[in-house]
Amino acid sequence: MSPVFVRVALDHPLPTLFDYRCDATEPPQPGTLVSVPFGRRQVVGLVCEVTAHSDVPADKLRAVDAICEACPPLSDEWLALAAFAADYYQRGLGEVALPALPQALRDPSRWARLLAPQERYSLLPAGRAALPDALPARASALRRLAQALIEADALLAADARVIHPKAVATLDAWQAEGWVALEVTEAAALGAAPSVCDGAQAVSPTLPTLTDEQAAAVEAIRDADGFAPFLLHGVTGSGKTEVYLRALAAILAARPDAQALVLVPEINLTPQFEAAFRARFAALNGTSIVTLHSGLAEGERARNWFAAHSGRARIVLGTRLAILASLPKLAIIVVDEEHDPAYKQQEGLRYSARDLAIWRAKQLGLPVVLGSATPSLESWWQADQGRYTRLTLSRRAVAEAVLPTVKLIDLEEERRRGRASVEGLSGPLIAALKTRLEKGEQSLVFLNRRGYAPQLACDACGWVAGCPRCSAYVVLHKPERALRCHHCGWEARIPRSCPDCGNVDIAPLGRGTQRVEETLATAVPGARVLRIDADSTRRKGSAQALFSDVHAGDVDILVGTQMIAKGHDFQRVSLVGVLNADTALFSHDFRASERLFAQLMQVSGRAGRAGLPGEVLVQTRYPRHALYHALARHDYVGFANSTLAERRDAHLPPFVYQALLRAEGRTLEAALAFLQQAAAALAEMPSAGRVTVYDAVPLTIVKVMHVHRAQLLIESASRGALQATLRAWQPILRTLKGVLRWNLEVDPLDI
DNA sequence: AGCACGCCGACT
DNA sequence: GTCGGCGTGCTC
Repeated sequence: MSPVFVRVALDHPLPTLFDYRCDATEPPQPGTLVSVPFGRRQVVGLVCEVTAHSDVPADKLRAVDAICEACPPLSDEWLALAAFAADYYQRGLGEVALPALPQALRDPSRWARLLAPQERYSLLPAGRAALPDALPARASALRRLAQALIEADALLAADARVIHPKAVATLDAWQAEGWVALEVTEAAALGAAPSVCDGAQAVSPTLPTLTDEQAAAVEAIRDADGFAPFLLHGVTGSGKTEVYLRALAAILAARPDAQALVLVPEINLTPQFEAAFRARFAALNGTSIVTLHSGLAEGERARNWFAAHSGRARIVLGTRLAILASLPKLAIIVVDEEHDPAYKQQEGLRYSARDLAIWRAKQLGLPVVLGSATPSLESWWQADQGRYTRLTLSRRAVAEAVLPTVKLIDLEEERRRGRASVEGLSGPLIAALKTRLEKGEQSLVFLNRRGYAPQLACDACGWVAGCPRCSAYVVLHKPERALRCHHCGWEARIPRSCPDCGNVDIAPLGRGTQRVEETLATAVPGARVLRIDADSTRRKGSAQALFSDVHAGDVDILVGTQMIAKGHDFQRVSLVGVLNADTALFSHDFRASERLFAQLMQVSGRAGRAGLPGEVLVQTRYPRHALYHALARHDYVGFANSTLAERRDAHLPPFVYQALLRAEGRTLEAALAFLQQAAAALAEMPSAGRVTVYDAVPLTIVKVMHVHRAQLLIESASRGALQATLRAWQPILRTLKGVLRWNLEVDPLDI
């Protein structure tokens, strides 16, 4: 019998495959996971090819140690997706493929357990009554175990062991007490039924009546043949979700094994979205829905991944990482809020889940729906070109809901007329907030800056509190009585006096959400003010609790960052105030205004959802700015067209393709020197004529955690030329010396 | 990326 | 005399 070799991708920066001998009687298929020795370590690799010979010298070849039985081979389509992503984003195949798999698959010692039946302890009523109090107060591990059990109602033995190594003995004792019941369920890799819809009790499927536009959109998606990209442009409240639900229902009903992938930017912020899917599909036919996002516990994520990989899950609802899930029967992809920057991964493999969704749909010949009230200019341009089919929902679906009135409050004018403002809140805004309070309606105040004040400064000498590790000011956080660096997390107590000159009059400069919260409490007497931002929701699940206070009506004014703009339909909100939006108008980042417009449109959409007349008040120094005018007219199309025209004139995306080479070094000089060498090498390359290389420049925040950062922008009117150049450039970059880290980013969002 | 080897400064 | 700093080189 001739020897068999496998070519294996490893999670490793070298873009090559590694050859191994395979002595197993039955050689693995491509797409199989194997455990192989690599240097001094044992690692998991993905078999990409099975061949009869290898170019690697026989004395270097080592043998595959084990083949993963728990995971049936990944399909050729999935391998092609990973290969495309690796190629496009200039990474090794293994660096793309392996991190996309559940953690347990990447550790051979855990493979066996994936196939073993799982022991599941569920809490019985007697246990619920007795448990927390029956334990000694100081038995903290036992208490944690009980807590986990009470919260989740049930606990897998494997998960319990993570809490405490001897947890299973304890659970067995509790079983003897009659507090918990033990059941044996299917293995994670086999069948542990993906949590079928919680909404099993969901009542009659009274479906809302579709508007003409919705019906037309559903029909177009349902009847699509082959690769069919749709741009579903619908104002907030126009019922995009209903279009997704109907289109999915039609496609899933047509083929009993078909799977759907639905991407959302941030699953924790869109519980209503998830609930809508669960309720609808439970009511229809008990379709199994699983979620995939980074907030899931590792075990649950693995179970859900297997449910997708095996085809048991009919609908996968997830964040950007779900675009790399294995979905053998994929039939439609939906990308909700497709413009959201969260679809772009900002570390490691810097992929765009939206762009990969398009590729995946094209590869498989499927419909893909990109939905947004404010599509990305990239997608809008594709639709202009006729490459995507535009579907428009121009009216709010709930008949009595009308678009809110947008008014601009001219801060210069207010000042000139000597009208009173309190800590940055103008008179008209405060008056409007008071009116809503009197009427028992709710208000949102949107401000994209967390903390109390972005700077702490000395009046006497001009000192400003800065981070010792970063080239950035530190933000004053009043509740925590701390200065905090938003770039590296560094924290310090608030100094009593200026460390430079000793002056005690050091004062916060500018405003963040905490300061606005404080101001509102006095400026609008009697109002119950709640702040929601990354700080107030740091604890897991606390965002949910805070939002439900708003829904319950226990809050009059909600202050927050863009978090409050997403996902939640607040029925009693009739006023939205926008503070401090101007900074984005004149940013060096050419995408800042696009993002601002999207955010303001989104937050404006929170006003007046349930028949209350909505009003949006934007405080600005530039009331004549075109962006605000477009906002006031709810005119996305006008904004998009004029911004696209500017982009075309300025040779910016989507009219050119860009990539960034970033370097990090101990000194800025080292980083810049590396980039200059890199640029010189690029100029020597044959393709140099088709790409433009800009000067190496320091990043806006040059230093983070004592590391200095600089970047080099490369662009081309041809995506192919840019790709080819990057591919040829990388081996040269690897030969450049210098103790520093670098990475390439294709299609960067922030420049 | 890991994880070795390797060759120079401050410690028992 | 060693412990350990991180420079550089390799991994089928």
